[in-house]
Amino acid sequence: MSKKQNEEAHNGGDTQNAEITRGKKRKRKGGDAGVDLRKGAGKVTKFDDGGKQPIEEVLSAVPTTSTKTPKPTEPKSFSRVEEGEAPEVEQRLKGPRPDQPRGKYEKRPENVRDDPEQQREQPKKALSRPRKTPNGEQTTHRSPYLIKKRDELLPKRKALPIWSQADAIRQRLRENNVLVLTGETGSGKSTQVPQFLQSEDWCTKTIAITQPRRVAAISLARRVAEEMGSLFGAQSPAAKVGYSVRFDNAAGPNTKIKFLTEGMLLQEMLRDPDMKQYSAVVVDEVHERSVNVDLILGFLRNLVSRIGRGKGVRKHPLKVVVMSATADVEGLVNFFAEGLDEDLKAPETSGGPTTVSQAARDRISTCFVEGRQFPVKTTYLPEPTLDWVESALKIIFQIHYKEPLPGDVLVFLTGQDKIEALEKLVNDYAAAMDKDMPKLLALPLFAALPQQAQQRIFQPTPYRTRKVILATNIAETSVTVPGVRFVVDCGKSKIKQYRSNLGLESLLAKPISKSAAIQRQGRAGREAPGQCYRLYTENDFKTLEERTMPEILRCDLSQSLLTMKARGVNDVLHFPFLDRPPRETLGKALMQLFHLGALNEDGTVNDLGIKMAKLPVTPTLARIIVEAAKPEHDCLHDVIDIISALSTEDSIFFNIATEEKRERAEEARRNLYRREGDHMTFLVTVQQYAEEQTDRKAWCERHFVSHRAMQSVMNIRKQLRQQCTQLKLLSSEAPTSSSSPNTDAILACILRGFVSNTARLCPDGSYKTFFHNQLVAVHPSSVMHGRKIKAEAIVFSEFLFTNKSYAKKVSAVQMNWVGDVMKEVVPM
DNA sequence: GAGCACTGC
Repeated sequence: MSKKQNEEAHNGGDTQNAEITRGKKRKRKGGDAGVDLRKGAGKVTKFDDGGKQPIEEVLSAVPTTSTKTPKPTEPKSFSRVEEGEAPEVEQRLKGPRPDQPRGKYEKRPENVRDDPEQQREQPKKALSRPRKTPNGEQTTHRSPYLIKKRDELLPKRKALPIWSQADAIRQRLRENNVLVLTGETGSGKSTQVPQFLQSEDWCTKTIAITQPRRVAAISLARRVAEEMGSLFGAQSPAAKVGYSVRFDNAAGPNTKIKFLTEGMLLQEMLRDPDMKQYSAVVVDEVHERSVNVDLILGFLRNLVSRIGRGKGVRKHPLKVVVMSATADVEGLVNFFAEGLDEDLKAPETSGGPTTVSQAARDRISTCFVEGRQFPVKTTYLPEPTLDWVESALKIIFQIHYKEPLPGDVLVFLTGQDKIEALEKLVNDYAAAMDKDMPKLLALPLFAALPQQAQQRIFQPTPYRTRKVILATNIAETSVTVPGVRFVVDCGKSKIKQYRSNLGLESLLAKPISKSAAIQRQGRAGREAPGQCYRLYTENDFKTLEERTMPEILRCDLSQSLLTMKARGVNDVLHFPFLDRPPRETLGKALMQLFHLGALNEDGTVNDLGIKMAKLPVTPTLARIIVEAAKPEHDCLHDVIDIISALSTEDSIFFNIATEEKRERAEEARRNLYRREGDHMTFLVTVQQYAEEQTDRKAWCERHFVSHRAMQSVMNIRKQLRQQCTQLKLLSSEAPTSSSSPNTDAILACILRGFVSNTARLCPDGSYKTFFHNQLVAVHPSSVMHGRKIKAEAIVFSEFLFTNKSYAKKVSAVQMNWVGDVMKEVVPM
């Protein structure tokens, strides 16, 4: 079996590529879309549960009667433009109240990931009105506008399911220090719980509330400020509500409620391990189980149990609220109760068999709040399909022909390739539809899509049109698509898996979990009763894993372990993990940190490691930064430029679709490319971009460079310069002279971080890694790809497995340099 | 000459 086939078998017969090609051919050959679709329509008819019209009939002769309900659809989006709430808040509340239509803000595309520039602007806009008080005073939360807004919002708050539980929640937190709150979608927990708590006697300081995503943190802060009739952000010292996300800290001295991203709270924990500035920490969206949330929960468990033992320095004990949408209450209660139990045990017995005492369990409060969600009818495929792109296509048209407007369709697919394939098919077949039919508008949605294209899903639907949103996982949690009544779920998603034995990550399409399937299904019932079509059988559903494997079990842990070590958790093997990662993964991460020089012989963290932990990059990149600051290299400014380019998520040199354009791009980029490799190419690109003072956007267009990526690079560069100055690695934030870069020094530093990512040239022209003797190919996106004269050795900063092992972001190095670094790392 | 889901400091 070839590697490729092996992968496919692994993915559960994922043969879409072949199928798509076939579809394209058919289209070319036949020309008549309707005819083609009928050929393979057998499967879909079985979807019909009530003797409804099979798709082939629908498509071959569309009687106008089959479109019975489509009354001239008033463009629904206009009809709802009256009242409402900020979309991001809706997004958090997960599910509109039946009595409240979605509002005008809903059309604003803010719940798609914003770029940092935009995010900085938003709070200012929100503040501009109250600031303009007649007497021009530096306004306060007493502004009439704010008060009016607050009073307007109060009835809506009272209508939330969680409102009636306010007293119960307060009471339980008076009794105990930990509360596990399960709130279904639409319960209002994220906005209300901090407000319920802020007037409590024990609440003398700030309440922190964490969110997995930046947009959520900012928009929730804005919403809660409105509800409280307060300003928000750092602009006014009077603001009671603030937020803190990367690149944007907007918390003032009087901030009572502070929304922050999980990563930000972890960074704060490094500086203030006892969390002295907080009276309570609310951890929201725990069910998403990000690595960061698992770390936070572990730290908090240690903190509450230590304080429970009476060793805390606080006047009031820290209160912890853990909020989750799904009901793994038992697990969370046991987790915290176990911590209280361990306080009573001798240290050596901790981590032993986990029988949790009832006394400890009684000290953890629980609370359940129902949500608001419309019923969703679920239909399964009667038998499995190998080609769910085609199945999805049929279902889309079946819905379109059978179901009245309004009601958009949301299709969950695995990735960009499938989305684009299906988009084309939908457009092709839609073009062949009867003219009397309402139109279909296919809209792709994935993170790599440019902002503007993403925002199209929020634009009003044109007259007599049904939107079909073709989305990745992004629509499962991060983006709420309005207007959806039908969900089509392919049952798969791409999952990142870390292979600790090889030290590389791979991305494979795998079956989703039951909880993810339910989450997807729920997307159909947010505005009205909906329907969900699963492109797999009911039996398949039963065999799915109960829940998605937490990220901490599938990723490289070196960064997490460094954070733990830097926060004083030395014995990471006995850290209270909600799910304990495999021992090999932990061991591998410890070895890596040791090789990077962040740990002492005995495994304790050293000064270097503490510095590395405070830098917002992976330990490897942090090590390179620290190395570059050494006087013998003295190239930190240049290295920061390169690291900024390496750590931005979207690629600077984007891919170009057409052959002809590609040639022009290569030509335009030629003066940026460096023969030393990709890292020096990044350096030149960043520096030339930074030097461009007049029109950076035009510069990017001229050089076929992504402007969005470069803006992000500049943000990271600025932050790294600041932090390196604070850590005394850098004497001034701006480089003093602009001498030409010292390539050898820079590559030596990169080598120090990426020792294990090195390969030597073999006689047959291939590369094999020094450590594992594994064959790697230079990725075609590298400037080093296809060189006639090959370097004797390479270092690469990405190692990717798809159908073979690829080295991405590659630089040429000399054999003896690698030897020198290896001697330092693994002394013989 | 390949192809990358989604977050976050």
